[in-house]
Amino acid sequence: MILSKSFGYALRGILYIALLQDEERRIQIDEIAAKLSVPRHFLGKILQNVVKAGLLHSTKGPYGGFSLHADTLQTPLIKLLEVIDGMEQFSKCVLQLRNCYGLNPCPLHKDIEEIKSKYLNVLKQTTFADLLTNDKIVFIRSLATN
Amino acid sequence: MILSKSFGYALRGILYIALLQDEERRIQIDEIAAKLSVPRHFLGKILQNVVKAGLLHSTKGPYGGFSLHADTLQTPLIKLLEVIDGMEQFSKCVLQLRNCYGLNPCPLHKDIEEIKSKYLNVLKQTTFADLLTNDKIVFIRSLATN
DNA sequence: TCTAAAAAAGACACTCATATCTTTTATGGG
DNA sequence: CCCATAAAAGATATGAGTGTCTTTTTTAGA
Repeated sequence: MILSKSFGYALRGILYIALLQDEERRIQIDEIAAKLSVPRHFLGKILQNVVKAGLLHSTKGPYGGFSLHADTLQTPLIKLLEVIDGMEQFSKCVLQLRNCYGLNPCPLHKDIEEIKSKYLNVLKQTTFADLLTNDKIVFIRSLATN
Repeated sequence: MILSKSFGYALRGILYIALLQDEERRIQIDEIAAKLSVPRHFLGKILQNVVKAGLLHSTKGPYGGFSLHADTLQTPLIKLLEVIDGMEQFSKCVLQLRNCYGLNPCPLHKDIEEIKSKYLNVLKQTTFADLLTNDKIVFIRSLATN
C-alpha cells in the first residue's frame, strides 16, 4: 500500500475540518468520525499526532474541538506523510537492500527511483488547499468512506 | 511500502536461480537463503507459492531444488506481484474509499492514478530477463541483503 | 466550585506480514 | 528396501498497523 490507512484518515479529517470550521465553530472528533465513517478512537489518536506536529489546533472541554492553523492550508501533503507514515519509504531501497546505490544498485533501482520521485513531487507540490474544490457538497461526499 | 518484503525475497530468489542454475544443477533453498541473507524457512514458503503459480519448478529429494521454467525469464514482473502481493493496490483507491471513481473521485484520485499507471507499466514491461545484466559477479552482490 | 463536554492518554484486542521450528512427503542412489 | 536429501506442510511466535474501551485531564459556563 502506498499510503497507510492512517494517512487517509488524517487527510480526510483535515479536509473535513477545513471545509466546516469557522471563527465560531471548532469541529469535534465525534462529528468527523461519524460523517467520514471512520473509527472514532483511532482517528482520535491520529489527529493527536497531527496536533503535536502543529498542523492542527485542538482545545479540550465544552465548545472545544479541532481547527486549522492559519498556514495549514498552504502546507504540502508531504508534511502530513512525514507525521503519519514517516519518510522511510523514500530513503529505503524497494527491495530493502542496505547497500543499494551508486555502483551496486538493486535490479529495480532505476525504474523505481523514477516513480518514487514523481510520487514525492506530487506530495511536495500539492497543498491541502489544492485539494479543496469549490463544490463543497460533492467534495464532502468524496471524503466519506461510503 | 510499495513492494512487500516477500516480493523482494521472491524476486531476488528467482534472479539468483536464473543466474546459477544449469542443465545439471538445481538450486537449493539453503544456498539461496545463505547467499542472499534471507530467512530460510520464510523464503521456502514464498518460493512454494511461486512454484504453485508456475514460475518456478521444484523437485524434492537428493539433487533436488529449484529451477526456472523455460519461459519464466520472459515473464513480466507483474506476474510475480500478482502471486505475492496481489493486485488490490492497483484496483483500490489510495484513501480506501469504496466509491472513488468518475463523478465522485477522492481528492488525490487524478495524481495518484497517474503514478499508479506508470508503476504498473514498469511492472508489465519489465521481464526477469531484463533485470539480468551481464556482469554476473556485481549482480549477485546486488541481490544480497548485505 | 461544581458539572458537563471534549480531547488526551492508557490498556488491551485483532489482523496481517514476517519469521522460526518441527514434522511430513517425495525422490535419487546404494 | 533403506537411507539421506530436499521441498512441502503445519504449528507457533513476533511486530506493526489497526481498532475498541476506559480513565484522566482540561476547560467553559452555571
